[in-house]
Parts: sequence; structure tokens; C-alpha cells
Amino acid sequence: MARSGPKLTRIARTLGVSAATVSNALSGKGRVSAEMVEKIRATATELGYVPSQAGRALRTGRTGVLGLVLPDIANPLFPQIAQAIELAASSSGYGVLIADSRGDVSTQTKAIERLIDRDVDGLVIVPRRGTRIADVGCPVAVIDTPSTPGNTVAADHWGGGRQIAEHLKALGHCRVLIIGNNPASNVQNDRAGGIRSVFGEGYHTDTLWIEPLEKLAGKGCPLGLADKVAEGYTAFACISDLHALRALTELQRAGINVPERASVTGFDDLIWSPVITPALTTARMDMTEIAAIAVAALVKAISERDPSDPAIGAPVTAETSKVPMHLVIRQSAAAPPAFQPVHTTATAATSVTEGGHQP
Amino acid sequence: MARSGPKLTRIARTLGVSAATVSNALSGKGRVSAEMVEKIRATATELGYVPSQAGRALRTGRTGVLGLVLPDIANPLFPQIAQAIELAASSSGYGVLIADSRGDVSTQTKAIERLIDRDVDGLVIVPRRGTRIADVGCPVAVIDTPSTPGNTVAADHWGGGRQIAEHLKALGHCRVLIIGNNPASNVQNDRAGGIRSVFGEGYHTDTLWIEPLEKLAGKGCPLGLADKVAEGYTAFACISDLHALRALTELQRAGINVPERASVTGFDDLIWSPVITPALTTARMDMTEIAAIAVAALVKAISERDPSDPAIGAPVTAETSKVPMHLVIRQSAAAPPAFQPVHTTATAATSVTEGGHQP
DNA sequence: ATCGGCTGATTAATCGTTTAATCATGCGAT
DNA sequence: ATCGCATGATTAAACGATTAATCAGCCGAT
Repeated sequence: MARSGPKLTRIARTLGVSAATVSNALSGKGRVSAEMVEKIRATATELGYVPSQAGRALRTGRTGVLGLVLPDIANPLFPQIAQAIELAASSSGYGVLIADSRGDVSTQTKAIERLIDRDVDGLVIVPRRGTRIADVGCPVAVIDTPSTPGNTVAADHWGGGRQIAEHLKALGHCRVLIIGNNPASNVQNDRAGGIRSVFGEGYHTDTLWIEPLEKLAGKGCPLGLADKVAEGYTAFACISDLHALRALTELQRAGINVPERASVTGFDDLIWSPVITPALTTARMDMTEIAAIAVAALVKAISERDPSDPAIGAPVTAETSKVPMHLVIRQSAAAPPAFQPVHTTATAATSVTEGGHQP
Repeated sequence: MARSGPKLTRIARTLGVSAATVSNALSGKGRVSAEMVEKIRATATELGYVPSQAGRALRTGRTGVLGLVLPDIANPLFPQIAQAIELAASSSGYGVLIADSRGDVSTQTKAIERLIDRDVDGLVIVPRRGTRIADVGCPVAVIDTPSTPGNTVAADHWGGGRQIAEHLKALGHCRVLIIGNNPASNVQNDRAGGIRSVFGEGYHTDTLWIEPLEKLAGKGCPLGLADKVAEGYTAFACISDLHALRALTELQRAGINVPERASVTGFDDLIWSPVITPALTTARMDMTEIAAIAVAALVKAISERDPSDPAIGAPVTAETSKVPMHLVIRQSAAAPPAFQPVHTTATAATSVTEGGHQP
């Protein structure tokens, strides 16, 4: 845009020095006397000097912009992620360019290309369900899950699953149903795996994947949770707060009180989780931390990189690649009903009290 | 970034012409013979030429980047907005730089400055609760609500309110409680106003603002909706699906079936609305349309602008500034109970019916 | 034959910053 | 006195695209 502000030469002229000296003083690179540096700094701030990114970019080959690729932008986590990344990036002096790829893989590739064409210095990618990131021409930070090869940094989803499960176990639950969306997602698998790993001998878990179910029964179909309660399940450990919400409302609608008759837990601490009734017990990622690590790794890779090299785009690595999740205990999970159904078949179905439910 | 691709001069050298000719041919500006244009186009695509934004920006003063400012980034609408703006912008050849301002007004100002410093060509701002946008140095498109002075384009929130209200009225509701967050928001006020305008003589509406209530009773406090039902309210028209969700779960938890005993409606058709039970009846904005108009207006203003002028930043205007909302009818709103409770105290709590409900 | 006008291309300057190379100067050591 | 050296600053060349100004032909008209 029309840089209304003063340029380097303006400052130089004001002080009667050369532009190079000003540049050196401001960047602290060349040899400039301390007093000169002081004077230049002063007039620079006084005049409100802001360096032209365009000029700098042209010369250095660095734009100071990172690209953020969220393949599944409808994801309710998006605000959290975008906010965290933007904060981390701007703290490091970077801007964030977003690209959307409406779930589609080919659109994702095109979106990435658009960012590359805009000369981003690096890319933060939250891949869609185990998508392998093609070799792009710049450093890439991948935020997926620690078990994914090529992952840069992510929440400890497995550990989060364990925390949720430990909580449910301590409350006395023995039969828990895990509810996820799609087993092809690494994140979802890790969360589910973490949960399962806690319930060993004498416990029972099963997993309900929504997407395959909806393929048959249609979008937004009932999950049949009242039947599951009748079968003796006392807890529903959902892989995302979105599923938890779906489960919770379905149970409530069927007249099954949460958490008295059935417990529900989620993941991610999404926006609505604290304000619904009962408020959701969930496991939260430390997005701020994750974003900070991802951006730091990216910035390091960028600064170490020779701007004119053959440009390989392997994912960057960070010192810490696994950030613990935090258990947020609210009201949606409690001890199971005192009269605990046997671990066998469904005779408990009779005890379904009032409340309409249609399969 | 290291532009690995070929530069203008590379193409020029390949064809034995000057760089200027190549530039002219590609932009269609100077005088170049038709056949030359053809040849240049061909080799350009063949070599995979992508112009350097930095070089172009430096010369033209245009970066081809728009800034998107979402003052309340935690807003669950964010994905919709960001997606729509990004789509519209990239269709016009623009990139989208995001800036967050965690609700804080001073942070918002700083965020805008950061974008300006990065030489964005224009700004799309979804202002926080009636914030007045200070004069920035570039064209600005404001997406708020049609009644706000300086608004560029927005959904017809008032009209959306009317649609919701007409729907409830047609179903037979006479006493409806409007639930909003904060009356300082122009959007919320318009939605509420639209609803009220439909219920005239013989009807009753009241409004519950959550934020003031939470100031007293704490975050996530109960809204006391069971009492409202006892008072004879049969419908809860929420200003956002987030509030609708809160209302719905609170009612369900109190054993009040939705929609048999009380109807609940929302706004925005947020991610969870179709999948909860009962699915939410709501009014949706046409974000794609709104974004398209906003970006088009911005692009027009940018192209008409002299990049070196004194740069005033008054909001741009569009031909259409009001985009109709769409009513999405699902299951959360139905006819009120036949036996309408008297407008007095709470004895109705006993008459919990039972049984399924099929629309 | 010369000039004017048109076409299609080239030259060269410019945007603002960085940075390698160069230069002037003063000072201590031989 | 001179050489070497460190210091503090300047020069000038890039980066890649755009664009005003210029130029070489060529054709038709005076």
C-alpha cells in the first residue's frame, strides 16, 4: 500500500548520514558508533518509521509471513488454533496468511500452492485425517499427533485419553462407550487408544464411529444411546466436545439424566462446553503452548535456511513434540448409578423410565 | 522466500526479448503483437512462472493482500466468516492476512496497525459490539449490521429476527422470551428488534440479557428458564445458537421437553445445530454472499485508488448492503402445549408428558 | 524525397531495503 | 615517519517487476 510513512532515506537525510548506516543501525549488523545508533533509533521512532516489507522482502527473500493451512476449516477448533498461531507468529514478528481447503485434498494442495506463490517463509499445517504433506518449497510445521511420522508438535492425545479414562475409572465406571467420528484420523485414534489402554481386565469398552453410521442412517441420525444405556454402559467418552454435545442432548431427550444415569465426557473444551447444562467434563489442549513451539521451530528453520537453496520442505522438528493435555472437570461426569447393571446382557432395558425415544 | 521459479528475465532471455515486453504481454498493458503475447504466455506457463509479489509490491505499492480483523476471534462464527472471506478474496487474486484482538479494543487497534504496517491493500473488519473504526490508511469494508452507520454489507439481522418470529407466531406462540448476550451489540439488538416487531397487540415478549446476569451470578450460571416456562413462556428465541444451546440443555436438564413443552430457536446455524437433539431451528446468514460483496467493494475501491494519495480510510460502500437471512426449520420449535398454563406461578412442573415426538 | 504517424519493441529509471566492498581517518607499534 | 589495523561511515549493486520515455522501422501522404 501507499507507505505514507517515512522511508529509510528520509531518516538518513534528516541526520545527514547514508541510508546504509541507518539500515545498519536499526538492524545492528554493520559497524555503527553507539551514539549514532542512538540518534538513529530516536529519530526513527520519532518519525514513526516502519520498514517496507516489500522492499525488505525483495532484497532478503523473506516476507515475514507464515501460512496457516487448516484443511478442515469448519472445524470448531479453528478459532482456538488460529488465535494461538496468530499470537505466536505476531510475537515473533510474523504475519499469518490463511488458506482454506474445504476438506478437499486437491483444494488443499492448491491452497498450499497459493501460499507458496505468495512467498510465505513457512507453513503451519494441521493436516486433515492423516493426509501426507507433499514436499513443498519451504519449512513446514505439522500439528497432528505425536504418533504421526513427520509431526512437529501436538497435544498428547493419547495421554489426554488416559486422563479422561482415569477420571471415569476413579468415578467407578466399568462399561464405557467411546464415541468418535472417523477411525482414519490419527488424532481420534490416539485419543481412543489412550482411553482403552486404561480399561484393562474386568472392564469393558466399545467404540462407536459416527461417520460410517451416518453413511447408512443419514446425517444427524440418532446414535441409539438409550439402548446403550440399557445394555449397561454408564459412560460415554466422546472424542470431541461436538460428539459429546450430540450424545448429551440425545440422552437428555431420551429422559436419561446426565450425569446421574450416564456420564458424558468430551475433548477440546470448545466454546459451548462451560455454558451448557450440565457443563462438560473434557480434556483441553494447550494450544498456546503448541502454537508457540510450532512457530518457534518454524522461525528457527527459516533463519537457518539459505534463502537461495534448493528448498526442500521436510517438516521441521521441535525439541518438545508432545504437549500434555489438561483435564477439565465439570458436571457431566459423575459416579455411575448405585445399582450397577451386570456386565452381561440387557435386562436393564425395563428400567428405562419415562421420556420418549424413537430408534 | 527463495523464488525457485523463473523470473521475468528468464522468460525474456528464453525468447530473446526484453523483460519489459514480457511484463507488458502478461499484463496486457503496453503494445505487444498478438503472436508475441501468445509465445510469451506459452513459455510462461510452460516454465511455471509465478510473479514475485515482493517485486510487484515494491513497484506498484499494491501487495495483493487483504487484512481480516475479527475482534472477537473466539466467536464460533469465525470459521464461517474466515472461510467465506478467504474464498472471495482468493477468487479475486487476493491473500488474506488475519489479525486477532482478543476482544480488547486497544489490541484491536494494534492488530489493525500491524496489518497496515504489512501493507495490506484493504481491510475487512467485523467490529466488536459497535466499535467505531478509527480512520486507517486504506479502504475498509465493515461487516456489522445494516443499521450501523458506516456498515458496508451485512446480513439483514432485523429481517432474520422477523422470520424467526413469524415462524413462532405461526406455530401458535404468544409469550416468547428473547435471549441475548449483550444489548450493546448492534447485531443482537437488530435481531431482537426484528423479533419484537412481529409480536404486537395480544402478544408478549421480554428479553433476557445474559452478560449482565453473569456479572451477578457468575459465568455459566443457570438462566432460570424453568421458572420462565412456569410463567407461561412457551418459546425461547435466542439471538445465537450458542445461547439456544445453553437454553436447550438447561430446559432438558429441568425435565422440560423441547419442543413439546417449550420451543427454542437460534441464529447462525452453527456447527452443532444440525446434530444435536432436537436439531435447532435457526436463521442462517449467507456468508458467502456477504463476503463476496464485501471483497468486491474493497477490490473496487483499491483499484480506483491512487496508491500515493493522502490515504483516507473511510469504509467503502457496496450496491447491496443488506443480504437476507434464511430460516432453517428443524425440530426445536413446534406448537406450544395445547393446555396453556396460566400466566402465574409454577405448578406446571408436574405435568411432564411422556412419549416420543415425530415431526 | 521528406515528414508524420503508427506499430512493436527496447531502455532505463524506479520502488525501499540490505549488504558486500570500499574508503577515510586516527592511533599504536615498528 | 611509516606501516598496519581497527573503526565508522559511504558507495554501489543488487532483489524482480512496472512503466514512462525512447527508438527503429515502415507505410502513406504531402
